[in-house]
Amino acid sequence: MQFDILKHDAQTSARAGKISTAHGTFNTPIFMPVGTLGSVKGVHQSELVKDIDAPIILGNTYHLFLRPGIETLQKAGGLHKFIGWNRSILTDSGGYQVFSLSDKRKVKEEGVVFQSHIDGTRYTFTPENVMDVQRIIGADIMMAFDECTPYPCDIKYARNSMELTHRWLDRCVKRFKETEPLYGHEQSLFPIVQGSVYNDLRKISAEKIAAADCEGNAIGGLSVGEPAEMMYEMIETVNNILPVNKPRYLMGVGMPVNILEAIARGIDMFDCVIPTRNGRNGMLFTMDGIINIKNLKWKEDFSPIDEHGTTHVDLAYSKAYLRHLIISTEILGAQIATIHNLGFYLRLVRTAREHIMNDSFATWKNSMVKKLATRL
RNA sequence: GUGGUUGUAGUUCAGUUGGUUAGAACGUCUGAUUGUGGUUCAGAAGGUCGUGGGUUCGAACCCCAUCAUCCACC
Repeated sequence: MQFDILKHDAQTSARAGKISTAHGTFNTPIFMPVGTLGSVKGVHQSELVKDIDAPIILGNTYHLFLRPGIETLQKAGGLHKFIGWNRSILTDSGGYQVFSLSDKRKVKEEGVVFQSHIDGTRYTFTPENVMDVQRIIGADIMMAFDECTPYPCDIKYARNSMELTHRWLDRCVKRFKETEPLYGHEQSLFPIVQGSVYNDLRKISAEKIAAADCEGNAIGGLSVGEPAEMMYEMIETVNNILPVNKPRYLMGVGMPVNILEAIARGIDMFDCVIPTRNGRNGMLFTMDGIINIKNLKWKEDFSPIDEHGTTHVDLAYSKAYLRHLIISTEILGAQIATIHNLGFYLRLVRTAREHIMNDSFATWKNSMVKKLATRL
């Protein structure tokens, strides 16, 4: 993997860059649509390319491990071939799922014992086997196995958890170096900063993660319920320590406003379920603000979904029709809303990048922050 | 026409021997949702208890009439 910074913003810590993987080159900052099970829910791969122009999507180790399973993925020749996607893929390690889905999980030094949410079968994830699974998936970017602490979380728990994540990182790196890609293309490993909302812990963690000297770095354990200001403070603390010349990935973020604020603080990569999951439930994002398409006020609004939108659904269908589809839980409603929202998110980061390149990012961001949070 | 059944929220239904402000589910309306279980959670609005009388301190509940409904029989 290659990362080049083309431009540093003069007034903020924002940067415009370029990442190259074995499956293509793309600009940063970037938003990566979430495709947990090898599918961005409701969106064809062709639409991701033509309409949304997403150069990289996420897969999830936990979910893919349970279904279809590593044997099938290996026989398929990896996830790219399995799903017909020749652009980049990043896989989350499953640390977050173990924290969010499994109430009966047991975190031990060796790894995590958890039960499948599908059939209750007991499995153990270790740093080693999570690396092995991501080798089999064949993601361009693999994530280290971490423990994502909840919020609130007392400092003692946060410290112990962070230290465990650090020990797991050493094991991840070791396994990563001992193993080879299976399908002839290069793979990278990103470690993850933890430390909850404690500046002291975040500093320690960022130093540990920087010292691992991987090709890119991630910040985890945020956007789990803490106030946004606290999240921004943690990003600043961490980004003061993480190397400038490597991509920084803020995991699980967020609302459009969060993304702009994080870009201003030096983040290059994002993923989040909001444009997809909230889209399926009627939340639409526009440059003028947020629409809850289920609201009665749109019932007879026959104007286009987004007259400034760039995807084919934006002008093709009316708000009233989309409202009808979402309220009736028609599959097409979820598809249209998702395509619109992902189109918006990718356009948002592309526009942010243009402003970084043109030295107009700070003023543009400040004007957008108010607009984007408006409820229409 | 005769005998019976059932009428309670937009819909389907609870509602104790008559006892404070008549409940639920779904639907509707409003929020929430941040490294995805095609969700989930929270809140709100909405009823002259078919109608009119009567009994009673007090009626969705008991009595009479009437209207509607469905069933059976002529």
